Amino acid sequence: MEDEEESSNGGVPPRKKLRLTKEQSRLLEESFRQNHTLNPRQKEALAMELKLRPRQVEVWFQNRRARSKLKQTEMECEYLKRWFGSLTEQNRRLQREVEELRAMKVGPPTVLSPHSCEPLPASTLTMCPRCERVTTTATDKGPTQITAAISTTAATALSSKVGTPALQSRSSSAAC
DNA sequence: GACGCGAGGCCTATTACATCA
DNA sequence: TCTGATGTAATAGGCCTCGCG
Repeated sequence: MEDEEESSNGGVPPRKKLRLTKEQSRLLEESFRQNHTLNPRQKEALAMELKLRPRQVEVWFQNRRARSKLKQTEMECEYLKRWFGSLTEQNRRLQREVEELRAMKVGPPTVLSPHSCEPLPASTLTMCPRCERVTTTATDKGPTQITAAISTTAATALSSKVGTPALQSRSSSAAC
């Protein structure tokens, strides 16, 4: 493109835009399915086969990677939205349940300590997001910490479903 | 071995053109 | 024919890695 003749508008050539043929797109897609990146030799060979410049093949792969990443992000976003909806619903149900229990004027359930076999107050109990065991260590967690714990659990669950390395690495950094 | 430098590749944001409703 | 929306090729700039002196 850059070696084409310049136009009359101040020496700046109008940017022409190539439209790939269906066959070219098909071959590029096929190649992308096999490998999301190309080494210089593969790029050269593919460009030759498609009668394109190596730079055009490179740009196509860059844009293609960006498109698939965008698609993946959109899917994750949809999943998180649905999950948020179900968590909200679950939260509503649990709050209703609490209200009902309060209305019944039933005291908190007595839980015995696994260590001393003495009763523990329910307010000191919390669920570990990783091992899903009840612990008694985090009695004074504020809302921020609790939200962080929930987010970590969410990220873990999402990454296990979607399989995103970034999310997995982020979630694995949370301490148990 | 540490450091600076340039080349090359990738990513991201953006631009600009082609096409279509 | 005009126009706005959409898709996508192409560009620009920044970051990272690698090889070399």
